[in-house]
Amino acid sequence: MAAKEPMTERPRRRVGRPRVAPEDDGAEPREQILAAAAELFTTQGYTATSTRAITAKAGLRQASMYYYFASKEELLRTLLETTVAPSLEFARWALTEREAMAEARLWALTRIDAAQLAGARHNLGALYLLPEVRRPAFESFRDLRDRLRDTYKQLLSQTAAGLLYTPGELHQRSRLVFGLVEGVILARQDNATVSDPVCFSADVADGAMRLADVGDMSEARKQGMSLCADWLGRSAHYSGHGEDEAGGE
Amino acid sequence: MAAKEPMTERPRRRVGRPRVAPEDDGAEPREQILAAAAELFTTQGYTATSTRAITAKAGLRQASMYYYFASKEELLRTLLETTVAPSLEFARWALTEREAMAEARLWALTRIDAAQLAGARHNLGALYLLPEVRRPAFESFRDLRDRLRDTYKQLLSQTAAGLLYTPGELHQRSRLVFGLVEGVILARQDNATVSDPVCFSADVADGAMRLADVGDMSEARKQGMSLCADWLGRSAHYSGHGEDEAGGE
DNA sequence: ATTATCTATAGATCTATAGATAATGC
DNA sequence: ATTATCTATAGATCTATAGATAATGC
Repeated sequence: MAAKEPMTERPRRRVGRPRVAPEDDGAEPREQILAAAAELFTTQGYTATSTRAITAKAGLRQASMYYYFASKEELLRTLLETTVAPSLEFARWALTEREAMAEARLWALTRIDAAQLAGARHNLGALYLLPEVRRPAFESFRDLRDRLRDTYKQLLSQTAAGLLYTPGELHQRSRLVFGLVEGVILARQDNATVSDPVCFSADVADGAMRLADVGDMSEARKQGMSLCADWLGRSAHYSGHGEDEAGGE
Repeated sequence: MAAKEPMTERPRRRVGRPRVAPEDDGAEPREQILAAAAELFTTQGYTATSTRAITAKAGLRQASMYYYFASKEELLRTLLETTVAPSLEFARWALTEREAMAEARLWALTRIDAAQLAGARHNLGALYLLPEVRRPAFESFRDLRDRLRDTYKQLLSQTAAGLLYTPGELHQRSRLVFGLVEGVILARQDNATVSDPVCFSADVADGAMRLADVGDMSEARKQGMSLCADWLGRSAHYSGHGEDEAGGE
C-alpha cells in the first residue's frame, strides 16, 4: 500500500489546482478523506461530524470533498461496505469448506471476524452501531451484514450440539454468539486499542465455542486455526499483501 | 404508575396556558418529552434528532421543552442516568451478599441487567452506544457505567475459576461477559422486541456462566434465581411496584 | 483541455432565548 | 401572582452547488 519504488524518488507532480494545505504524506486525497471520516464517525458519530471537520482533518477545503464523493452519505456507505467485505468473504468460503467440522469453521469465522474488528484502525466496527445506518440509504450494507449473521447461524446449526436445537433455540443461541463478536466493538470503545488482537480474537473464538456448547474445544480450535491459516495464505496469494489483516501466527 | 383514583374522575384542570395540541393521555408533559426523546434517540441518534421532532411527538411546541429541561444534553443525561440506575443498585447489593457463591451473584447480576435491557421500552440500552455520550457533558453517567462494569469484574474474580486468572485474563474475561450482556442491546436493534425477556435473560446469564468456565452451572443458576427473587421482593417492598421490571417467576 | 482544487454562498436547518398570553389561584 | 404554555426570532450552524482558478498535458 505504501511506495512501490524505493529507488526513484518520483514526486509525481499532480494535476489540478494545488491545495492550500500541503499534503503531509503521499496518500491520495480520497484515502485521506476516508481515513478522516473513519476516525470522526467512529468517535463522534455521523450526524455530529460535519463535512467541514472531515475535510479539515484531511487537509483540504469543505467543498473539495464533493469532487470525490457525491454526498456525506456516500462517504459512510463506502466505509461500511469496505469494512464488512473481508469478513463476509471469509464467511462465504467457510460455508463451502465441508471437510472441516462445523465447530472448526465457526471457530475460524469468529476469529477472523473478531481479529478484523479488534485490529482495524479506528474501531471501524463501531460504524455498524451508528443509528443513522438504519436509514434506507444504507440498506445495501445492512443486507451484507445480515448475510454475515446468517452464516454464523448456519454454521452453528451444523455443530453437534446445534443439530438438537429447536429453530427458536438456534436463533437465540446464534444471537448470543454474534453478540459476543460484536462485543469486541464495544470493548474497543472503552479502551482505545486492544492490546493483542491475535490473542484476543482467539479468546473470543473460544468464547463462541463455550456459548455453542462445543464439547471438545481443543479439536475445534486446532482445525479452526488451520482454516484461518489456509484462508490467509489464499488471500495473500490473490492480493499481494493482506497478511497483517487478521494476525495469523 | 397509572391513575390512583379509579372512582373520582378528577380532571385536575391544569394551570398555565393550554397546549395547542390537546394531551391525548393523562401523562405529565415532562414524561411525554422523555418518552418521545427515548424513542427518537434510540432509533435515530442524538444529534440526528431535533428538539422540534421530540416536542412534536410529545405534542407541544419546540420551545416548551425548555420549561422542563435546560438543554437537549440534559434531556439525554436524564434518560441515561435513570436507565443505568436499577442495574447499578442491584450490582451494589450483590456485592454485599457474601453468603451466596460468587457464581450465583454473577448469574443474578447478568440476569437482572439483561432483563432490564431486553424488557425496557424503546431499547434504552442503545443510548449507551451513542457516540455523543463520550462528550464531557456525560462523564457522570460514564462513571456509573464503569462502576457497573467493575462489579462484573469483581464477581468474576471471586468465582472458583476466576481465582486462578492473571489480572490480564480477568480483565479480558470480564470484558467478554460484559460484552455478552451488551449484546442484548444489539440484538434488540435488529428485531424490534425480544419475544420473551424472562427466558432470554436467563439464557444470557447461562451464557455468562459458560464464558466464566463455571463448572456446576445448575447450582449457580438455582442460587442466582433466588437472589433475583429476593431482590425483586425487596424493591417491590420499597417502591409500591417494580414487579414486572425484570420478570421473576 | 483536463484535472483538482479553491472561494463564496444559497437555502435549510437547528438550539436556545425573549417575551407575549391564557389559564388557575389567591 | 403564578404557571405552563405559546410565537417569533437571533445567531450559529451545516450540506451541497456554482463557478473561478491554478496546475499539468497535449
